[in-house]
Amino acid sequence: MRKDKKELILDIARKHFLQKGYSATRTQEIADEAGINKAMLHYYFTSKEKLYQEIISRTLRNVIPKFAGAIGADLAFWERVEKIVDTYITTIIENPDIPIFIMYELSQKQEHLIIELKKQSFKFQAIQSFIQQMQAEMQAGRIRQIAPPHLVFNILGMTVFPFMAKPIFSTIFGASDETFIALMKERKQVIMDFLKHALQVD
Amino acid sequence: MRKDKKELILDIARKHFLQKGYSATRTQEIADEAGINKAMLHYYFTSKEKLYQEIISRTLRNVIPKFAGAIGADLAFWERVEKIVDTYITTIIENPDIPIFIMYELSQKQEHLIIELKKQSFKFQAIQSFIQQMQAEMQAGRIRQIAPPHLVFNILGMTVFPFMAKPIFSTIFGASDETFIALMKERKQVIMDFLKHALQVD
DNA sequence: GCATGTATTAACCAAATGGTTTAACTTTGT
DNA sequence: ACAAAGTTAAACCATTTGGTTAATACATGC
Repeated sequence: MRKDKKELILDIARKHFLQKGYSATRTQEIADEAGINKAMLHYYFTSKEKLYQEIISRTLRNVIPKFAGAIGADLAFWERVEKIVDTYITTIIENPDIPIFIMYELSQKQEHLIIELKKQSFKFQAIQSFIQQMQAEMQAGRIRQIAPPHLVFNILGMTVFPFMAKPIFSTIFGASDETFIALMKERKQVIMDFLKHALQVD
Repeated sequence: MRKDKKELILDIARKHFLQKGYSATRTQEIADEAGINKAMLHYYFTSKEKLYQEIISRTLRNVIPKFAGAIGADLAFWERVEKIVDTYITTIIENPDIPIFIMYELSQKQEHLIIELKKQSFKFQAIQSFIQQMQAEMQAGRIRQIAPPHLVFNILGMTVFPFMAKPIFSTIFGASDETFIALMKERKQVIMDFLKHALQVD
């Protein structure tokens, strides 16, 4: 029972914090939706700040390994790229609020990310090895020359950006959620095609 | 004198609202930085909400015409793409907070965006005509086939995303602001090359 | 120099918000 | 059945925060 309730609160809190950020989130609303009062919130989590930290910690613990795992995957170059694109799109479809939340909150307080990266003894190695593989592919003449950071930005930009732009996209085109998700699923293939042509050696 | 003071307040308010969002912004802080007290804020702008609306309105009036102008520019295809990429990068370098602000804050209350789009009798036309030009290019066999929304996402994703990812990028790579801006300036060319190869007909 | 509109401050206020205490109620192990 | 531990609610509190008022200073045109 206790665990259920705690998890329920955390779920609701996550929704609020990710969608609205720390300041716009009201503990009272979280309590209401969880069917409890603020005293219970205090009982379980002591303070809004602590609750928030728990949410950040869990969110990053959930998401960083997936992303880092894909980037560091021990695969041939194109399989690896495909895994990255696929992992990002799949993960973000499940938690659409994550990219903006991470980038927004982290544009203000980076400590959270830094702490969590350290906790997980984060592998730069993942990115490093991906960059090395890119360079090896270029050296071998199997893909065109391009500075690695730029290629990383290109891949992630095409993959992640549409999710962040969704509100604007939907507002301007009046597209439904289903339309949007369908489009995002198409993108896996579209992006791979695009990348392969872009990196093709003439 | 009056105008100067008002403009000063607006400048400071913009900084706060764009960086921290509505809820995390304190009117007291704005007042302090402007060297006035809250009564003056009330005197000039009546309320936080009104001040916020003024900031949104000005920000969008500044930025939407630039973006829409580039997208709707009456140019040959590749010149147009180059203008888009260039305009976005230049504009965002000047106001780095804009992308996240628009996508985060405005994703919650879209009314602001919608109202401003209407005020400016926003030209879907711009995007429509760009899409038509893309289709014409494909028809003529001058660029590869790709669904227009995907190409738009690809262009804007590569262009805009890196700015939003800057905090993460800097945290992970420990890059300085200058390094980052230099990288972004390089990107104009990199993105154009990338696009040209990606859309090249075999 | 004075009347009139403008600018500014100090003090104050009400609502919102996060947090806490106390006492009662429920569950659980023995 | 009962003590101990865990859970819950009602009432309460302190602080923060946006907003307001009323009196005063300042500038400006006549």
